[in-house]
Amino acid sequence: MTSTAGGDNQVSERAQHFLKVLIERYIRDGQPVGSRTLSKETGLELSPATVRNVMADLEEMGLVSSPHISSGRVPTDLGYRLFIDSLLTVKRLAEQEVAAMRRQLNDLGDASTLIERASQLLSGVTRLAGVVMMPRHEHGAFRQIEFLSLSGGRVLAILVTSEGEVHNRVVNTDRSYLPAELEQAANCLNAMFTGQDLHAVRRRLVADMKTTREHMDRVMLQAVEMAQGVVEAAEGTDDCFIAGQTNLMEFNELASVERLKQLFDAFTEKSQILHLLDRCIAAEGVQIFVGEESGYQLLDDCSLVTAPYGSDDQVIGVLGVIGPTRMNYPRVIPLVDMTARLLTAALKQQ
Amino acid sequence: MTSTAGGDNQVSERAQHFLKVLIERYIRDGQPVGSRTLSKETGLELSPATVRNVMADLEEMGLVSSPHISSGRVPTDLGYRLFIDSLLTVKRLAEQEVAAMRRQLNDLGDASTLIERASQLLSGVTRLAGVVMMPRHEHGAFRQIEFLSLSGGRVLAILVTSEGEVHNRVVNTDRSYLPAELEQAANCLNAMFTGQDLHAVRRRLVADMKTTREHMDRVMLQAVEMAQGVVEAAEGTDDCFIAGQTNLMEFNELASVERLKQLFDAFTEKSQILHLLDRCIAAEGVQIFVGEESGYQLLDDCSLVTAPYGSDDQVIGVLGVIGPTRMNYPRVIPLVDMTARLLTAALKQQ
DNA sequence: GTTAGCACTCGTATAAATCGAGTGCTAACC
DNA sequence: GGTTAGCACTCGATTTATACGAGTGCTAAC
Repeated sequence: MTSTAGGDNQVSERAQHFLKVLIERYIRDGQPVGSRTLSKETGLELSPATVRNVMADLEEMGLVSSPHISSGRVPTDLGYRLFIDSLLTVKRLAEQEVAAMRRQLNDLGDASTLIERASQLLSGVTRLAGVVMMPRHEHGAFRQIEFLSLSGGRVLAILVTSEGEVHNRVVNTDRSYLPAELEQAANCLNAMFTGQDLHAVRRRLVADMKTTREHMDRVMLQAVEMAQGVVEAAEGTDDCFIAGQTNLMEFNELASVERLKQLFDAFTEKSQILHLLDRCIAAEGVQIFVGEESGYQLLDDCSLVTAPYGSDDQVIGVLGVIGPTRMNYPRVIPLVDMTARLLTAALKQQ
Repeated sequence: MTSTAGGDNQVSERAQHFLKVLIERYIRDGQPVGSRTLSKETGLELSPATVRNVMADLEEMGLVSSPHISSGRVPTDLGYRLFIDSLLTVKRLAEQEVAAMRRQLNDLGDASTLIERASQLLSGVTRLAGVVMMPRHEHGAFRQIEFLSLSGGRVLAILVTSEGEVHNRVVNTDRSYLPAELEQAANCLNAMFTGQDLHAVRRRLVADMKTTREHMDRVMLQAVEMAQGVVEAAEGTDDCFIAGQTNLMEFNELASVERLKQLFDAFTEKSQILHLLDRCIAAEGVQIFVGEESGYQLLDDCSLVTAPYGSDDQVIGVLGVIGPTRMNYPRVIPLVDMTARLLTAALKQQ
């Protein structure tokens, strides 16, 4: 397992060190790194010519490439991958930095504002685009439902979950109902469902609709229908907050207007981003997609660094940042990780 | 009032016609318009040389300018202003077009989704950025308030307005309250305020806090405080929806990345946009700011076309589009106008 | 294994030349 | 008087030529 230089498929210790220095340098100033520069930077006393030999090896293995034949080397996706998996030394965050971050997530009662703030926090500290997925499923349990009749036979259904989230939906009904009728229906539903998981509630509601249709009275039937609507709304909040999109405009590797338009369109559309985040929900800790690894052409020259967050030992969502492949991983990774921890803590103390 | 050519300060009929044709042409293809082109376009049988004379007059009056000494003419802000005020012929919208628009605003119970859709509609039909201000003040009247105790002494306050809007806020309290206490307090507040204007309610709450502090029991005091919180939240929803921002990336007059960043930052910040919209709320119908007229440096090369919308004869908000000064006014103006009418109608039938 | 030397590549920067759309002006025309 | 043809001129955009330099690969010597 030790190594002299020139192993065929194995990357020698020295070559790895060179790759590390190269990437760190490239991350710093975005220019292709030449042999002269690198020979000064490694610490080892080696001439540019030697460095060139090593670089040629690295290139052969697909870890670096040169934009043109006579230009320095640039890391490839694969190079970044090796760097991230085994070369990179994450810097611990300064105590006061963590404190500053914690302060930004403090005292924000509502879960959804908390999540919004988290995405702003992410984009602020990393200078990239921050994204936080809304808690997936598990919106907690049914707590209370209420109906208020509006004009024109429409009814406002309000659902409160055990997490303190409030969902509402306006439902068109075929006739208008008396407040007393609605109140009674609500009481009935509350008695049946309070404390139960939203998922279960929805299943039950759907089942009720089918099986006991003929036994229910008009009002109750309508009530079940309305409840179904608002529960679906509560569960289906498949959404995410994205902040700091404009940070991406600062990077000249993304500076073409067409490129930016693609990205921004994806940000407003959100569904692709959500899919991608969804794939990270199972990961243990920080997960990284470099460049084309994501499989989305859209993010070809971007990387995604994510971490799951939860509330009680249970993962309920994913957050992360999107930026150019050339991002400061050693700094971004602990920042994303810490944000996930802080958000988890903040949600727990609710 | 009739005119031969060359009036000193007065713009001759013919010059106005030329200006009109020039602007229409410029709007179409974005290139400075030369004398040769224009002489073919006017319909009149005039040589380029004659056209040049007229152009010189227009330039003297500040209605057009040439980017370089040997390039065609481009309208100035002032030129656009004259065009808009007295030259432009708005095209009536096709019946089916209106129908298609109406369809997009149909059947969307909730007021705030309706408004979101309106901004999407605007951006879709104009291919510019659409913006709709949330209804200003006048969120309707107090309808019902409710308190639910959460863990850790926090209370969830829910307010429903007569418009069917639901606002909620989590409030930290000093001790935990029994459901019965909270219910009683809510009943009390409901009895006092139901049907009253939110403004009045807030004033009353603030007054109560001050004057009768010592006569109120603990629970009631806390309830008033919480109510105040949620009413403020309801009134203070000073927000707007912006859609189709990425449309602006299509215009090469805005295509520099720095320029776009400024704009997009303003869109996420929103406060400047809101101020600007706010100034249009008093206007009768469609209002237009061309270029620097807005007074916001940010929008120097952009125009803003707005129209107020209302619910019952009463203006409650403003909507509009933002795009480059070179936008298709004859088409955009009726589109904005129509969207305002449709939104007004859709809100009324709620 | 390391290194100096050298020919070679190729993007970038600079300068010169060319092109052409469009101008202003003048003098002739109706 | 307004209108027009003619002409010299301007100036951005495009092309071409040239030079520069950072960096490479390769070879031969250490």
